Amino acid sequence: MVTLAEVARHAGVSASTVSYVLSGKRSISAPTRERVEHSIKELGYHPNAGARALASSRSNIIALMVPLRTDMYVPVMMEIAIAVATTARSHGYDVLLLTGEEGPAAVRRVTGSGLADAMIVMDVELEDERLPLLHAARQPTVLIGLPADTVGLTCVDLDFTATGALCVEHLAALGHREVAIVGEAPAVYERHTGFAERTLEGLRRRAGELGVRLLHRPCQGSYESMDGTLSRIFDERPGTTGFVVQNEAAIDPLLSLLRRQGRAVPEDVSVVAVCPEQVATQASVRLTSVAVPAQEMGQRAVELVVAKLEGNASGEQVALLAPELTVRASSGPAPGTA
Amino acid sequence: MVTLAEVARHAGVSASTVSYVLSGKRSISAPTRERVEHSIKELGYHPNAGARALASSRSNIIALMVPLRTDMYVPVMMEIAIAVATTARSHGYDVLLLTGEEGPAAVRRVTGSGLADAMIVMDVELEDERLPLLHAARQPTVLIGLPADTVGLTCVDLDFTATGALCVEHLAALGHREVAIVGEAPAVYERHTGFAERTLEGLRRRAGELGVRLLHRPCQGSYESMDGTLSRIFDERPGTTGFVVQNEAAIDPLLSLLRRQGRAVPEDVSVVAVCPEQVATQASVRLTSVAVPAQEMGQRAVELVVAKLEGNASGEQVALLAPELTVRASSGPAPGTA
DNA sequence: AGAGGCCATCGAAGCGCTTCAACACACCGC
DNA sequence: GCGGTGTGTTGAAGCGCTTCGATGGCCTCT
Repeated sequence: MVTLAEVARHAGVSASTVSYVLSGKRSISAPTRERVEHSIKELGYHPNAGARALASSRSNIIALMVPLRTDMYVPVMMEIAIAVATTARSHGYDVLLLTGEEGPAAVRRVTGSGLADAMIVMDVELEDERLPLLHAARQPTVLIGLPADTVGLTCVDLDFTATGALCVEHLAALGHREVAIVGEAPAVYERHTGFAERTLEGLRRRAGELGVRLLHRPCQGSYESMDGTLSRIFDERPGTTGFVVQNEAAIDPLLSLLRRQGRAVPEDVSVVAVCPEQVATQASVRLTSVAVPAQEMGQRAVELVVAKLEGNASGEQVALLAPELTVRASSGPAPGTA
Repeated sequence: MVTLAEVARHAGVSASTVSYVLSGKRSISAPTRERVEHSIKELGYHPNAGARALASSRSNIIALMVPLRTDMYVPVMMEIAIAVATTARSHGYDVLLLTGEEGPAAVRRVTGSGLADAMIVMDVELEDERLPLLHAARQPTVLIGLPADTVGLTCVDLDFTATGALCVEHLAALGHREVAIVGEAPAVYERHTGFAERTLEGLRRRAGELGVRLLHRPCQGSYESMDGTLSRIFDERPGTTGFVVQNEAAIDPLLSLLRRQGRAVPEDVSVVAVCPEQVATQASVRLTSVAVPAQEMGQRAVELVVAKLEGNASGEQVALLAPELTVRASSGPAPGTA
């Protein structure tokens, strides 16, 4: 294990000089810097993370709390996590992966031990039990998702209320008057996960304004549950011509079942999905959809957290990404429309 | 920030005593221990991770390298990652998330800086460029996946060769003589990812032994690419009655397209999938499948790595999990079989 | 030419913990 | 009552780095 002291000796300078070359916190003359850098390379020196953390009380690690629930659509989580890790690296930070399992205890452990300099918390519930602890922690925190009360917090999320509204608007403009919402699994609503409830709220409000009748049914996403859900929808509202799907796992089953029932998309029914682009373009029908910008969310979260760490903190703020609806092949004029 | 010294003062003992209470490395009398523990609780003490790492040269962190490729089926990765994080925690370790992006440099950085005590590497290629570095590192390493040469390495993986064989056996036993393999995306083969090639090898060898004709076609997994792949399969081998699907993204498209073409599953064609249980049970037909035990792989990897760290190293070893085929509703006797 | 300023570098003091050697004490058997 | 054995506790020496204040050389200004 090569140490800074050895590098210093090899380069014929003091330890502090090497340190300053490394950190750039003081100016070092070009020849000295080069000599030091050369020694570093030659000896294969890597600063010891522990010593660094101890001396500087900065670990250069960002903790990322991901849920370990399985009722959330996982690819989105993974995409966010990867984006977080990648973006963090580009800012010189590493990412510590914390699962939801430990719950609030994890927050305490990490903030207490100085393991991480900051936290990014995913899958936030409206009344999340981790929030009080995060408030108390001296570490900067960014939430991916929106709790009920955002006072003093920094959050990043897709504007799900606007997303819901956008979906209804699109369908309404095409003449659809009876729209069914294929929602997330019931457990997601029971937990009061913000994005699910907000989407619903957006859908309902705009639907009210536009005179669209809405029917919301949670759905597990399996083929079987989708089958049941679909039957009940058409039983209750035989005139349904529009679908909004929020649960990505339900997309394939829905399309498949509609086809099997002889309902053509988009001639007989239109489908609008809220899902990552990839899902929308790879389904059996290219889906009109509002993209969930997983990558961007992860990236923004890191940028906000890094800004806080570097002191360019813009304090409390909520970054709500504007939804964008892309029209593809799954939506068209309601049957019987001029 | 409460320090160990403050705890010691509060409890009226020396710092080393507190340290020994914490680590249990020396016996401490019950009364003293209780006094110390009480002080710890009362002051809300958390040991500083950096100081600990520096003094003990152990960070209690395990690095996990995940690929950031998008051509791998992501949910499996996520499942493994979560299992790794959870299992690691239960052994007192945290997990550092490294993306493949940095490549070999990440290995050097982590082993060099003592950031992590050990590494778990996912998505290993047959001739992985990280292998030489891992060999050289003094940190214990466990691979999830099997490179070509495993000398001196510890690996965990599903026995994909046996998996392939098992799939053919099942179909052969049902009387199928012409079987098509819907493989992973071409890029996966080009990269020489072990699991894809081994499965294929297992399939081919056993097919040869059993007199089954095999046709292998890589497939992106999108609906469109599956459509093309399927047409070509039936063009070349109209008599195909069995399918083995390795690419999980291709499962839904395949079932959907077969149905659309009027081919009933399992009456006309049988389908065997290699995928997580959840996928197999949630598809439109309950799939006969060989489960990819993502959780177990993550767990085993951590256990092996921890064993190495604690010195119960059993040295070089390859833990190949035996595949298990579960018969469900997607496979049946070949048409025309007695 | 001397005061003042700036730049590059150095020395030393920690950061909070672990761990080793050493010590104090009680207890045993003879 | 003395050496031996063992248990519980302590002091002190670092672990490898950052950072602050100090130092010395050189340049500029008057």
